[in-house]
Amino acid sequence: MASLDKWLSGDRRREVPRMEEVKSDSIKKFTEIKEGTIGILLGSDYNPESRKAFLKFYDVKNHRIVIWYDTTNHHPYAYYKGDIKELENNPAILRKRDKIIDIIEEEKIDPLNDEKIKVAKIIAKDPLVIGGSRESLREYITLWEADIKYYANYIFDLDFEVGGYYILEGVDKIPKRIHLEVPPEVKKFLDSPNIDENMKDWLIRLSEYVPPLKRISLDIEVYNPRGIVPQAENPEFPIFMISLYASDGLKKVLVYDIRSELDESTASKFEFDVEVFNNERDLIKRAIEIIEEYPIIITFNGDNFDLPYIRRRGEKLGLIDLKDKIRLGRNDARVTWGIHIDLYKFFKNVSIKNYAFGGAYDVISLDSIAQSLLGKGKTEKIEYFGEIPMEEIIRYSFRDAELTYELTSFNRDLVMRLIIIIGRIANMVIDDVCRLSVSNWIKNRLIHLHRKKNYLIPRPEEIKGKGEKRHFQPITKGKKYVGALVIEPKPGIHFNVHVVDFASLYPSIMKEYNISYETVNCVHEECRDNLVPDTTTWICKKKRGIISEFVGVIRDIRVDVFKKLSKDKTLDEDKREFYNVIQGALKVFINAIYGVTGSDAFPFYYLPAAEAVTLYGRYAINRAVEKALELGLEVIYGDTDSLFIKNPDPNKINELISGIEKELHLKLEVDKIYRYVALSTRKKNYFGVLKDGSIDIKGLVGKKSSTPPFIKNVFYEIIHILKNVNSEEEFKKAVDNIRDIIKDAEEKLIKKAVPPEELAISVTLSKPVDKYTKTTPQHVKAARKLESKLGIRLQPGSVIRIIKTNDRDGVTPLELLKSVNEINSEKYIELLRSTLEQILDVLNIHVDKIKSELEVKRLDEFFKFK
DNA sequence: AACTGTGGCTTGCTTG
DNA sequence: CAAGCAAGCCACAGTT
Repeated sequence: MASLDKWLSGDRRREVPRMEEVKSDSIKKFTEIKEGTIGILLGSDYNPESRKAFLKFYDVKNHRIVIWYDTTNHHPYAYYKGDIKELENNPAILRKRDKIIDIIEEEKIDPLNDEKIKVAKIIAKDPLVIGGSRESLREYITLWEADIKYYANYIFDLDFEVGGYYILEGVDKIPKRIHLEVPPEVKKFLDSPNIDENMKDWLIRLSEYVPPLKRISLDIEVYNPRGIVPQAENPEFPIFMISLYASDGLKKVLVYDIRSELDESTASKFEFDVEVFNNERDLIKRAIEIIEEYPIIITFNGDNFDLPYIRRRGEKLGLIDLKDKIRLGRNDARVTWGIHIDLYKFFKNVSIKNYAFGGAYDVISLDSIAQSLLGKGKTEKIEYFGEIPMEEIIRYSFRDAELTYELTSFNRDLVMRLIIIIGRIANMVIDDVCRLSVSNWIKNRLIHLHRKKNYLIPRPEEIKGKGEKRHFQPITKGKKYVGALVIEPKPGIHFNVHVVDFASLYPSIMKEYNISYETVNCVHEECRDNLVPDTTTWICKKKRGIISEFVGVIRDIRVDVFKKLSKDKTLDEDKREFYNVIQGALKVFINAIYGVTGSDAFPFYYLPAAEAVTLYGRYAINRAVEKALELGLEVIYGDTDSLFIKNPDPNKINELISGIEKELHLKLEVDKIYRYVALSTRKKNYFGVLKDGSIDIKGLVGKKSSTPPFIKNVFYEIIHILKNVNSEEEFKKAVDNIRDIIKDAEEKLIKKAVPPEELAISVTLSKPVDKYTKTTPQHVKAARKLESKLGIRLQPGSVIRIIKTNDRDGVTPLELLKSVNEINSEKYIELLRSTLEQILDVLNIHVDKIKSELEVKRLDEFFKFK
């Protein structure tokens, strides 16, 4: 009990053996610094024993991590706004007196009131004094900047740049930032007159060469009984295989021959090395020995499985120094000698998935991601190792390590470069870049910007305290403020449609109209007349907003420099690809900044600022419509930042673009031209054929991920037919064709000739099953069936496949469907029809409800504009 | 007591 | 982030 009490009391660090006691050779090895070492800053952490922050540099010559410990006597701290004397007598402070180094007065700028203020700075011996435990000061006193990770703070205060080059001149000298020669194509921009100092800094920082990074991927296999998934929290079953694949050509599978199946000839049978062990301990020991030679460790789900499993099994088997090598956090595993990149976390990141990779993969699994990005997947999935020959498992396991590595190496190390570039933009250590979301990346850079301006970072409630008055009721119930404007579509088929849109509208608004939490409803009287249209919200005229400035500069360097460089044909492909990564990474930030400022979880959230952005957006699109009408252009649709203009005079379009640019300082551009667009009465629902014959489908049910494959296929078949229609003749033929397809599909449904998987509706279970209290949607009904009948408990986020049935629930999970006779064919015919109606309606093709006959009305309408 | 029709509401998915 | 769609749930009212 005593030890438990101690644990609960909060000072958990004391439980950990002193680092000096366990300090292995591996750590000493990395803290020796050869004079003149050139390293890239990749990581940072805090050592509770020496009470120092340290930095991890990637030694570009020797390809290893070099660790440099702080020599500047920097300490953790936080700020207090009240009276310093009062603070000194605060009981919480008195209690921690022996752990507080000093309390000093400092001058900071309060960005909300735009004035200099005096604050008390509490300097502590270790970060836990400030925050992170039940006893920490921030639990008792309202402090400022008390929730920034200490090692991040360290980087900000000493102005270190993650991903930047440094020269290390010994343990007692502060690493010095050095710059590689700026490549001529970037220099050209640096010398151009319309580039300011801020942009120059960013250009230099981002365009610096990213060298090939030495790394190794690792994948373990656990010998578990059939049907039991090994748990890292309770590693009962032995590791019997560890596969490794490295950038220097190492390809190796380490095998603990648990079934005594292998002999001397085994190793020669593979195109990679195989080392056989007769116990698990030696296997693990050898794996650690190998990976310690690599500064960067790549895994797929290593945070929650491979690394904790290795560490705990190893410890069980007496490899006690593992706890000094693999550090387990609540939800991560880090290696002390280097950087651990868990690709599962990285690819799961929604910004990476959707913006960086355009949603190319949907399931977050090694197989699915490798399939989409590398064009190759696993050989085949093995559920149970017990009956599989060892040699086959070796191949399987090796393949995993190979794929994991290749996910970092394809497209000229795209992923490694992307990670480093994001680290540079966010000024965040690589370990965190790979594990945290885009809002954290943005937050991190903004904190650093506050530091540079000597701004005291306001607490969220102070920002909120400026007032949260909104000016319009949001369209959707439960939303906090109004969003975008969608123009009522004119239903029908429209030929020769030009789509003009505002180039990154929201970021441009934030930049041009100086939107930031401190500039919207600022403190100055003289700014009160600078109103957001139709509101009483005003915007600062005197000072540049910190968020506005950030989004502005990264937008400008992306559009003006890196986008151009990525398309510059005079550069070699490797460089173009590199600049493409940079502009892509910048895009991730640009696209996310508006979103996070409108999210109340974001520390710089301010509702009127988010509302100001969308209101300017509505104003801009409305002005564009007005202007278009004045010019005699016909606007048939528009959404947020776009106008669909029918059969326009190109000169008028140019007039519109220049007029808007002049009036609003926002850039309009022609985005695409449709051969024809089919609009219905529904917003966000249309399809169109572009000039090059490619097809755009937006919002239609047939495209949704939940739609059964069978219906999807019919839908795409019909789209495909329509795509190729060019004349009235062809149209008639197409209608016949479509009629047959629908008839055929319906017959198949009635005869129950469609395989059940083809009819499965895939729905995400977004909450735990028992959290659906208001209603019980069909997929939840199915999930409950699955749980009661098969004992399978679905996790939130998992996708369940359901079949519409004739029974009382009307639905059953695919797994529980016993016979095709249970399938509710009528429902599927209904679903098929409603799906197809969305396209056929606008074409004036109507499906006869009973006979599945098609009828075409007003054919002439269709070809009116040809 | 069992059915039908309606509208408000929840849920999931997509668009920008 | 909000707007907007489809589908289904569910309470309620009004039949049958």
